[in-house]
This record gives sequence, structure tokens and C-alpha cells, in this order.
Amino acid sequence: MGFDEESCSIGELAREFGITTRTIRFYEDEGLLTPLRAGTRRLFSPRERTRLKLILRGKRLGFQLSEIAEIINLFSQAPGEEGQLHLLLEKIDARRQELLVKRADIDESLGDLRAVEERCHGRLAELANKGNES
Amino acid sequence: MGFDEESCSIGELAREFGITTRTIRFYEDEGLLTPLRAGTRRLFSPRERTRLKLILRGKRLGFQLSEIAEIINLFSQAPGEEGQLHLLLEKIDARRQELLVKRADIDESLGDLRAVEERCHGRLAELANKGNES
DNA sequence: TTCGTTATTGACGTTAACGTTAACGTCAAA
DNA sequence: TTTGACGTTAACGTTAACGTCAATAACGAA
Repeated sequence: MGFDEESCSIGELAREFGITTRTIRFYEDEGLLTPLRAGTRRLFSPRERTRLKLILRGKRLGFQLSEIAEIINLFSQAPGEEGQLHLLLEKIDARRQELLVKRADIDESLGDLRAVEERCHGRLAELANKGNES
Repeated sequence: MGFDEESCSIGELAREFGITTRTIRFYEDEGLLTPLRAGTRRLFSPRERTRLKLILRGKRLGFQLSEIAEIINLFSQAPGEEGQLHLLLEKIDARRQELLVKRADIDESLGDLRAVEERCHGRLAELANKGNES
């Protein structure tokens, strides 16, 4: 266990999320994670765990790590002055548009799956019928 | 123009979808597209155009080309006998689960964006207030 | 027939996101 | 005190998905 009850080692974190320690170190190299250190060893706070969760969610949605970095920075940005805030709002809107496109893509895909599924069921009913007739 | 009014060249297709001809040829090499030929030149029918649309949709959702190939094959499969049909239904269900996970990820992300957005607006209101007071 | 455009195949190059191996440190338990 | 589990950095390897030439062919218009 680490110093803190909240924090954990790289190995524990890897197991928890089903990834390798190499991956976690890589994310740190890329600036996506910034764990504390207990001597030479990494210590991951709940905040880092949350960040990792966001990274993996982004990956599932097909974002590149560089994009994920930007997105996470949107979340964990300091308040800032008016100009910055407006810029931030624009970026948020752009990301939202991307996500909406993806969701539309998903809904279309789900529709396509449903269509194939129905054709399958129809075909199965047909076969069952034939089997009963003769 | 091609022989058929419906069909088009690789260049036209590339322009239509905002990708390069290299990409299209690559997809053919990978077996994702199978255009006809007019002599040596490729001819893309509406069916191929639809396939390309599916490929690009899959890419936007972060699927690998190998996965996309499987998915497209689900769509364009021959009827088949009962065993095959049940197997197909299982695959469909698996894909649906994946898509539902992605959609949940998207909805969470949209929620996060909304939260940040609201904090932004709050902060802006604060600033406007301060400006008015003094 | 020549020119410009578009096409072809083939081959090597590139980038992102890690995997893998090497060589070594640390710490608790036996 | 040595063994085993876990950690460290550094460096090279790998795979997917194309990019980027190069050399060549075909086609339509002038």
C-alpha cells in the first residue's frame, strides 16, 4: 500500500483498469498523467485515477491521445478571465458537435443492425414454416 | 464519365468523400471494397459507395478496419441456414452492446461538457457583476 | 499527335500507440 | 541474506493506416 490510503501504485492501477503498466507510463510521458512520487515510485491519487478514466473513455470513442489531452484540459482548466472563458465555451461547443455526430453515427448503426436482425428473424420463421409444412 | 451513369471513378469518389485515392486503393487491398474495372480503371457502383460510407462511419466511431470488415460482412451476408442465422444474431447482439457502451460514453461526455459550460457561464456572470459594482 | 489530366502498380516512408527486452533498484518475507 | 514481487529508465520493435514518391499507361481535347 502507498503512503496515502487513497493513492495506489502503478500495478494496482493497471489491474484496476485492465491495461499494462507500460501504457500508464506512456500516458505520463505524453503529459496525460502526472502522478506524485514516493521516492522513485509513482503514486496515483484519485484525481489521476479520474484522469485515466477519462483517457480510456476517450479512447473507446476513437479520439487520439492528443485530442484527449485537449479535452481533459478543458475540464481541468483554471477559471480564467473573460476572453479565455469565451474561447473555452467555443471549444466546448466544437467538442459537443463532434460527439453529436458520433451519436448520430451510432444511432444509424443501431438501426442497420436492427434491420439485419429482422431479416434474420424473418428468414428463421420462413425456415420453421417450411419444416412444419412438409 | 464512366460507362454507367451510376458508377464513378476513383477520383470522383475521393472528392465526394474528402479522402485520397490512396485511401480508397488501400481499402480495396484490405478487401473492404471490390470495384469493377473498365479495362484497368476502377469503377465504383452505388453499392461500393454505400460500402465506403459504412467504412467511414465505422472509422468515426473508432473501429479498426478489421472490425469494420466484419461489421460490413454482417450486413451483406447471404441468407444462410438456421445455424448460420443464429450465429449471425449473436454477432449482431455483440455489436449492439459495443455501440451501446459507446453511446453511454458519449452521453457522459456530453454531461461533462455541460458541467464545464455551466461553470463558465457562472464565472462570466460573476465577472460581469464585479464590473458593474465598482 | 501531342498535351494535360487522370489513372495504374509497386515500393518505401511515416505516425500513433503502445509491446518487448534489458539492466537495474527496493523492499518485505522466509 | 537471499529470493520474489514489484518498481525504475532507456531503447529498440511492431502494427495499423495510410502518405509519398516513381515509373508507366490510357484517355479526351486541341
